[in-house]
Amino acid sequence: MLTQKLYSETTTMATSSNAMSPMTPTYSMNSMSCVSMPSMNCSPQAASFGSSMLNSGMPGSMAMNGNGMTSSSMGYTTIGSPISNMNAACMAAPIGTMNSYGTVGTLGRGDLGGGDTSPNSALQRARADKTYRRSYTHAKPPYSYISLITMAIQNSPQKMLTLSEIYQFIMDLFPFYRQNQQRWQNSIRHSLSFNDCFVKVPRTPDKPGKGSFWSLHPDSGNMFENGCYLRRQKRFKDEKKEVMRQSHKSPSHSVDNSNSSEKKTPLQHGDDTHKTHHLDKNPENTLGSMLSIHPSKMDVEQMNLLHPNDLNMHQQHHQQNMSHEELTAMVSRCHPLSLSSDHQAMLHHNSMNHPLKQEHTGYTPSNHPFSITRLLPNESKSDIKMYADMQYGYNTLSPLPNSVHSHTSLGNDYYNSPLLICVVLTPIIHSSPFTPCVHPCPEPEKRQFLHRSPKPTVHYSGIIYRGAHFNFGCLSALRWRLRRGMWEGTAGAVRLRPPFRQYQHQSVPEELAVKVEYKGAAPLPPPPPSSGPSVLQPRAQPDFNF
DNA sequence: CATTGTTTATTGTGAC
DNA sequence: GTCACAATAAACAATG
Repeated sequence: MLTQKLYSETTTMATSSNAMSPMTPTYSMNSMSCVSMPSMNCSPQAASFGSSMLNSGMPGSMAMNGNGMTSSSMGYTTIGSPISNMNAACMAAPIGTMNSYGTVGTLGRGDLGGGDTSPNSALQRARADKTYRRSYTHAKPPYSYISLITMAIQNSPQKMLTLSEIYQFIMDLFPFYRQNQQRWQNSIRHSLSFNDCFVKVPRTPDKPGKGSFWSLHPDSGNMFENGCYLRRQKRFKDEKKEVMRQSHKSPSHSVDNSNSSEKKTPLQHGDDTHKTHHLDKNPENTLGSMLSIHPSKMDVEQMNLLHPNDLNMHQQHHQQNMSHEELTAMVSRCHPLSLSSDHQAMLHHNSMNHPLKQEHTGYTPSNHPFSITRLLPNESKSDIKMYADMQYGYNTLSPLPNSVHSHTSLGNDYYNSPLLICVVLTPIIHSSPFTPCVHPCPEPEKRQFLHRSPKPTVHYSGIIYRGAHFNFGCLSALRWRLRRGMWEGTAGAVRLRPPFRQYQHQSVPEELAVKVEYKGAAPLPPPPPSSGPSVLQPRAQPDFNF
């Protein structure tokens, strides 16, 4: 729900879209902007993501973070990095759209301290500006910080990154995080320290520098159910650390209370979950200490838990300064994405009794719509670009040949393969007399009606898998978009499934989720401009102000 | 001194 | 309502 709200938008067309022909290959979401609806904006970051982005010289400077570190020097893969797409993206983004959003009141809890942030006042200010909208650039990714960190680490060749590299990865992949860095980077640091799933790997003398490497706990590989990185199914807790916490919290208590079923008050919970790093002040808070003991004190079982073949290596690291490469190789082997067969068997065995045991629900870690693997390289490099493209709105889901998109490695398979679009609609009630309708209906009369509706209306927010995020006031808007070549093929390529077909031209009951299936053959590029308006050929876009 | 890392506290949200 | 998870802020220490 939150995600849907954050990614909600309307199809209001920005003025600048007139200058950018919808018929051009770059046309799609860049000419659409989001209306920040009071009931939808849940992110304080999102609200402050306005003009500073455009004014900060982003295209020339964004590839370097505060540490002066470029992604090219980073440990993670930067194939198809969104950075390379940023210039055109920022240029293509409607400036009025982006600037305007910064004037809209913040509704998140983080910024409640100053100003009138009530929805009404935000709406009033926005109306005063006549630019009450936002672009995808402002959208906060649906992933938690833990997910983002996990993405970064898993995407690194050696399955571990420094803090600054994690920062850079996130900023490269998600333009949203190029703003308010102090805020979210603090959260990143907190997440790294707080969550047992992240473990520090100390630097070795041959790799001097500040800060440790951060890796994933070998047993944390199934935190995200079925590969969906939106929310963890269960917090990963290092049992050994948990024991140490318990014993440290209550020295007089028996150590073995890990299965205590006593109820915790919220305060107690807070204590329990936050006073969890007494060990971390020790140098053992490293890869070795993920087992909560010094490696030299590990027993055979614990070491084998790390990796059966790494027992000697791990001891050597601490006793004989094992090389960094050896250590990282060990970490890599421990990592779920690069498990050796024996380790996989071991984890499989562990998973049988592990609290994060994965249940079969039809999704695998690689095919879930919000799977990390859809963002990261290998099978979904194109998705990285697609996400970034859509963040900046200069790409399109239309099945254009690669040549008109980019020189980067967008595979034909992506555009040619059948695409299942799943739209989950959630209602948003608007009491405004001006309905921020998402339906830029070609008929002016109807548009007028929709935008001047004096009655409270129901608005629907939608998420479309494959990374595209839309709102829909009604399904006809969806079809309208499809007819205009925003998505694959033509209107005929979209088929509304029963029983949703009846809602084709009306608002959909809120309890219904709508699935739209595209079964396309080789996609067609949008038709060239021709004389005479047509529903299949977009006309100049109106500028809808609310 | 800037960055990195730890800890505490508060608040919000969703599942149950 | 309770609980777990997450986001955020802030203070502080450690480190290069």
